[in-house]
Amino acid sequence: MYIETHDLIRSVLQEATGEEDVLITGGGEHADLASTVAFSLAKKRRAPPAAIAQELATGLAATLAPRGVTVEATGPYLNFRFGREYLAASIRAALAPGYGALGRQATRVVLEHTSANPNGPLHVGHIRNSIIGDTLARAFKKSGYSTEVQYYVNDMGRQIAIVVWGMDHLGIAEIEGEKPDAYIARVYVEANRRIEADPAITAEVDGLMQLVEKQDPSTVRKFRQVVGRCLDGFRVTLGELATPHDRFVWESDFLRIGDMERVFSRLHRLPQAHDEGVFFLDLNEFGIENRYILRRSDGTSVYAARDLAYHLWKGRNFDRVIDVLGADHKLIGSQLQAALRLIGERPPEIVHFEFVSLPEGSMSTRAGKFVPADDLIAETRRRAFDEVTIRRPELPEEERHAIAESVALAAIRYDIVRISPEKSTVFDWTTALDFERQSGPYIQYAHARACSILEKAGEYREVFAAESSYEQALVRQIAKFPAAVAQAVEELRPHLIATYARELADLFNTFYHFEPVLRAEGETRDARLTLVRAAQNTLKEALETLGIDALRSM
RNA sequence: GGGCCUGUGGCUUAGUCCGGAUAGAGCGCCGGGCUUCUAACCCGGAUGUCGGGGGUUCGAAUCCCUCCAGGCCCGCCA
Repeated sequence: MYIETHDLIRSVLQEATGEEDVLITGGGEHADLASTVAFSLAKKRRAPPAAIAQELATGLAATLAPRGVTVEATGPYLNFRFGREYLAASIRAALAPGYGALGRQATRVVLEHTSANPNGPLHVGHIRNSIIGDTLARAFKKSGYSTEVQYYVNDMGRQIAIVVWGMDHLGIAEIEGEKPDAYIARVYVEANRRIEADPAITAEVDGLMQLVEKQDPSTVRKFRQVVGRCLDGFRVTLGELATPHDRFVWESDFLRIGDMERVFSRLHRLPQAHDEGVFFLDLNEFGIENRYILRRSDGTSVYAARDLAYHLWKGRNFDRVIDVLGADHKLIGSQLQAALRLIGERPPEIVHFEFVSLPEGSMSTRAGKFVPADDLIAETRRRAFDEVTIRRPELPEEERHAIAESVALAAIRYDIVRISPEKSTVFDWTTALDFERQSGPYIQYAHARACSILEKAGEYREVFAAESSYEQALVRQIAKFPAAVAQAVEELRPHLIATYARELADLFNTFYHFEPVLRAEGETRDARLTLVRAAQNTLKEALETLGIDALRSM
């Protein structure tokens, strides 16, 4: 109801003022929505803003009253307040399964996230990518977009060649029960150490890269095998984080099927192309001074070349191409966009997020300096299990474990998604393991409380009304859920959903504290139960959009 | 050196794109609340030069300029 009412007010204001932008803002404590259009009209009409506001309020009252909206001028501000009809309709809407959905969209979306190099396990920096990307994908799906989520597998880069070299020369054995990606990391770290000690090894690594480029079958097999093993490890981690991919796209495929060569031939025709043994694009006209190198002087292609082919393929099959990339990829991202523009292709929309570092400095797979996501998950689950055991000792162990897994997932995902992507962060065990206010478990808890009430209530008659200020505040927040999802999708900012869900939980908890539901009687009891049901459904939908289990009991 | 991002109470952070009515939370601190629908909760209190300075505007955390501090990038790596 919020979106509809907002649009209604905008259009009547536009009609009444003749202004395109009618300066609608949130009303804060004063109103549900407000407009400061009187200020901008004051200049044009040479009249005091308060008088203009008063005149507009009087004129609009008759139109808005039948829709349950009251309008009032407070000084120069126009305040719109939504009445009983709005509250009732909002409660009713929030009861529907899938509440928050915005209807089918024709646009097909492909969203790439994570795409970490398969040379070691995913760490707490990588999963910021996964969680931002996955939450965005969920928001797109909720908004009605058909959305495919892809992982772009780097299976022929230098890092992989180094791992393959290590496999061939170091004889490092896999430890019993070790995750394959952790094993790969040990090989990678040791191989890098050897290279540092003996630079001659670099030539051997180069040799491997040339063989892959030439599609030498046994070398290709080695690369694929190493990458496949690492990916098996990634799939476990990504599964535990509930950040699934619909498709893993291997970059070497673009070389094998000839797409990359086709890109090269298109690029060669550009005036910005230079082939001086090394092939590169001059992107100065885009404000990029560095040469955008696509082929090395030894004839091997660079990652960027395969990436261009990949994006061309995505552009052919989807209407919107969205990439989630770390801030360290900003330059390469704009180079990619610029190159695609040069050949007349649609560049991807890129969502960048800033770095996650450790208190002792930035993470590095090569140096073996990182907190693996698997460690974070294991430790958070341990802590969650202890919590559950303290609170619900009567539950069977298996059930406590199941709850702990969901709580741990909630804590991790929420802790990461709540921060705006453009903020760099320092990983902190204390806040990651906090299950209280402004956490995922806190929101799950509000949902579980609502479920508990509904379970005990038995049959009741649906009554759509909100009387007290606590009830009304809760309904007003519930009503905004579809707008929150729409805004997150519009601005590609998933943390808006995190903020929304937390505020919803806050308002539900306050309502819960002050307004008895089961002990109320008659119409009041029915109305509160209906409201609890609406809140529960909205919390559930919001949690699921965040990729968090909406537990019925915890 | 150049480019991008960030700077909001002791700590973490929303709000900044799209300027408006006393800057909103959490942690921590102080004080309250469990024979009452799950206390992973709720209520109250203290804590703010919105990095500094200039400017635009009736009005600036928000826009412009400048300076300072931190992060990231500037590879024939990804």
